[in-house]
Amino acid sequence: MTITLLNPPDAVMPARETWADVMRLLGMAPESLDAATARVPIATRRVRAFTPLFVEGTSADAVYLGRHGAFKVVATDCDGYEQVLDFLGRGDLIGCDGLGSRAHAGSAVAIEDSSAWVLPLRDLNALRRSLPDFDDAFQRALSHQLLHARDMAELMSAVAAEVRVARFLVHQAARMERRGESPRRLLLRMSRRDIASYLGLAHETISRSMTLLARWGCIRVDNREIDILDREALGACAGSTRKRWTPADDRRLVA
Amino acid sequence: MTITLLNPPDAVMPARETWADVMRLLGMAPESLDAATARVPIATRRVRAFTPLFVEGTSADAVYLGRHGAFKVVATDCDGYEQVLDFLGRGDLIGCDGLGSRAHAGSAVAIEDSSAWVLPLRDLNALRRSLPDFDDAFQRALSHQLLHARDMAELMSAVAAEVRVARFLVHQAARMERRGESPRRLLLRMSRRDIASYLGLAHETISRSMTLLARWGCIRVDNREIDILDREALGACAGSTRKRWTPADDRRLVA
DNA sequence: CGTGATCTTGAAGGGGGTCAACTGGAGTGG
DNA sequence: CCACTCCAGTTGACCCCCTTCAAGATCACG
Repeated sequence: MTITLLNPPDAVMPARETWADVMRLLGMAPESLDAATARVPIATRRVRAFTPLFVEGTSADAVYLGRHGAFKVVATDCDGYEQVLDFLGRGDLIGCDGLGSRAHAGSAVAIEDSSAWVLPLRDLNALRRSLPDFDDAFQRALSHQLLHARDMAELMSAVAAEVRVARFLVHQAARMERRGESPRRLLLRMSRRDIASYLGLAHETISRSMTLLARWGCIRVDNREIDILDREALGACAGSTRKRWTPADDRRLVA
Repeated sequence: MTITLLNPPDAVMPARETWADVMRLLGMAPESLDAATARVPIATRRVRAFTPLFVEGTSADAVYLGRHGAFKVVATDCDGYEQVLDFLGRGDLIGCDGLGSRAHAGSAVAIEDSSAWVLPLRDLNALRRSLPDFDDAFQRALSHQLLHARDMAELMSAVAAEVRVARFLVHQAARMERRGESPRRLLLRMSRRDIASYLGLAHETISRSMTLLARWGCIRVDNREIDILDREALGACAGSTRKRWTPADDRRLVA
């Protein structure tokens, strides 16, 4: 049984892009790959909103690279509770946890109409062994994932709810900037519920924290559109690990 | 400046062990390596209790493999708060986050007199390229680290303090078992403070949760010696993500 | 045996979970 | 176009659990 059977409407598209595009997105110098392999076409999976790219427990014979849209990685607990582990987008590797065990430890679900490139493990390993530069780039991407896990730990280390939300927004903004888009205007693709699960808070608390940050003048909230008005202040709030940060503290620091 | 300068008493010892030992610990079949490389000696770093194996921000030109003792990985926040990211021991890879950026994102500190094998990146990459089996094993180890990050997220997803502590103990027991030791009797190497930082709780709460788990008959606590008396009950408590678990619930399930 | 660190236990206060009600927008069908 | 439903988001009220502060108990080390 192939994954396609699980997702009838999501076709594996004939490829227009090649491995060269993948490598560029992974931060590899384009001149270091030979023209032959660069032109090898690569498959694209289109995934409709709220349908899975892959599901927890299935065998992992490929990793994916976000092409457009957005995904969330979720792990379903033994008692059915769904925990959001990560939000991923264009240029992000998806499904790396299955590299070793050959089974996905979480599900990747599109949170809007999306697509991802399919990197079959067989091809991936072959390329890694024939192109040392690609091997390096992929290794770098993997360790970047490890760093991201560290970021998440940092996120959870903050006890105050607004601090977690502030850090989440800062991370999202940084991700936007890395992608070349404006870091001032965020368009969140995920629901408050997903953010809540990701941050380990109640979804009502996400709302409250956002209005609080808005009242402090850090951001402007309009549903899923977030304007970052005062990046300094937002960063200051995100920085305080333990004690609660308030605008009053900020004024005291300035004075 | 070498790392040795930072740690005068910790010498880089002449090697008695070889890469063969490392590979065995990484789960690689011993027959798949040729006799020549297997005998290449490997350096060992001895680290006294409470001294760092490496510190945050320094350049990472090697990863380490726990040989004996125990380490904690900590990240120091911008406001000086120290967050424990992980506890590592024999057979665990330490410092993988530096693989890509070539700089350590956290410090590794020995929490008792310990030692680790030094795997220079140069040698590591050379071996990976000449021995595909080693490459696979290392890749597996890396993705195992990613899985561990997922575990940590699972840890934090539980809101109730006893649940977090229960999960922590279950994880520790599983790790003991994987290492071939008894999973019933834990000898925690880290302080309550470190556990608290790791779990995102106050250290007093760790104490309280442990006595609570002991009162429920799940464990017996004697300072850092933990006996797991009722693995079922401990697992049941660790399983409940949201709602609070009490022995009463258990009895209802049994009845 | 003394001293400091670690661990435990108690009391008080607050922050966030939970429950509930309201608003607003999207989709549907009349 | 409107009535209706459903779901996402917001806000309010209440209460419990965890943090914080404080003190006592125990352990490690000299």
